[in-house]
Amino acid sequence: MNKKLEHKLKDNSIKPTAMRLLVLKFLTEQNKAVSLQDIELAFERADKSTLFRTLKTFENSKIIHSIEDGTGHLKYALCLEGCSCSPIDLHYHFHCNMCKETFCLTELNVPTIELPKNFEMQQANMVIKGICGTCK
Amino acid sequence: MNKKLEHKLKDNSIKPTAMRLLVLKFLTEQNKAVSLQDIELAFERADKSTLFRTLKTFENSKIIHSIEDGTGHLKYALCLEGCSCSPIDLHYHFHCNMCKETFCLTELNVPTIELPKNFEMQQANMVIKGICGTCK
DNA sequence: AAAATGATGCAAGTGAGTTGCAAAGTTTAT
DNA sequence: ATAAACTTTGCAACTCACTTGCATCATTTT
Ligand SMILES: [Mn+2]
Ligand SMILES: [Mn+2]
Ligand SMILES: [Zn+2]
Ligand SMILES: [Zn+2]
Repeated sequence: MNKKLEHKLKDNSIKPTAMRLLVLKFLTEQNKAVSLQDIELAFERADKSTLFRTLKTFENSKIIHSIEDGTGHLKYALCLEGCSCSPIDLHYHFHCNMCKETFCLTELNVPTIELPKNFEMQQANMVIKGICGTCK
Repeated sequence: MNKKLEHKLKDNSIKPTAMRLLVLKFLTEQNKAVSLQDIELAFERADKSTLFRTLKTFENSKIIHSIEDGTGHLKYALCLEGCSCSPIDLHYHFHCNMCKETFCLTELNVPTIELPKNFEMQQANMVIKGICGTCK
């Protein structure tokens, strides 16, 4: 189990320190996107900046991606296996106005959007807001 | 000309003060979304908090809408005539990684997206990032 | 003319995110 | 094995966009 997480890091040339393994494990256990604060609360002994840098490291290696959901707290979620965070991998996100949680809607990829002439899409931040199934 | 702007405010029960008219005029002159800072620079004599509150007032009345483009500076742009900022009025936004500007892509409305069962969409913040036509 | 209401300007606060730097830990070279 | 080089971590301080409290000024109502 931990071996798998360890390999995930090694495969991305990230040294599997104790802290990083814990954070990665925590991320895999979530079914929603989490903020730096959420992680701080989960690991009270750990320092904010260490966690921050851990997330940036993971994000740079495309192990996780970040979502601006409009709450002012950047959210992070695991990428799917083999994700390169390119347009083809993009999915929508849903932010519930009631429970304030943010989810990846990985079932559905973002379709090709007709951009004006000569515009080139590289990334996207797609956030749908409303009421989630649990709160409805 | 100014009469038209004045009416736009009055129609929304906003008192057309000098400051508000100037800000509204400025917004109508843009072909891109602007930040609070952009407006501060355009009106150096005006106070930031007044401008801030002006924008919030406009936004509440759906004269303008805001866009989180991931730059950390919330952007504002005029709504189209008759916009109610409901799902049916939604459009994509484009943020250029090169010139760092953000545009409303009002030509194209956001299509209905297949949400999971019982999810209800109320608003959205859709930002596509890449290279704009001018920078390409 | 006085009172009530609303807008504005100034200054200070909030808070997520970020950075510098020294200490601790790990890896590599001698 | 030991020293040097490199990496990660923890702490504290900083940045910066945004937000708020409050006194003053302007406008509207009584
Ligand atoms: Mn996602
Ligand atoms: Mn727009
Ligand atoms: Zn919910
Ligand atoms: Zn551009």
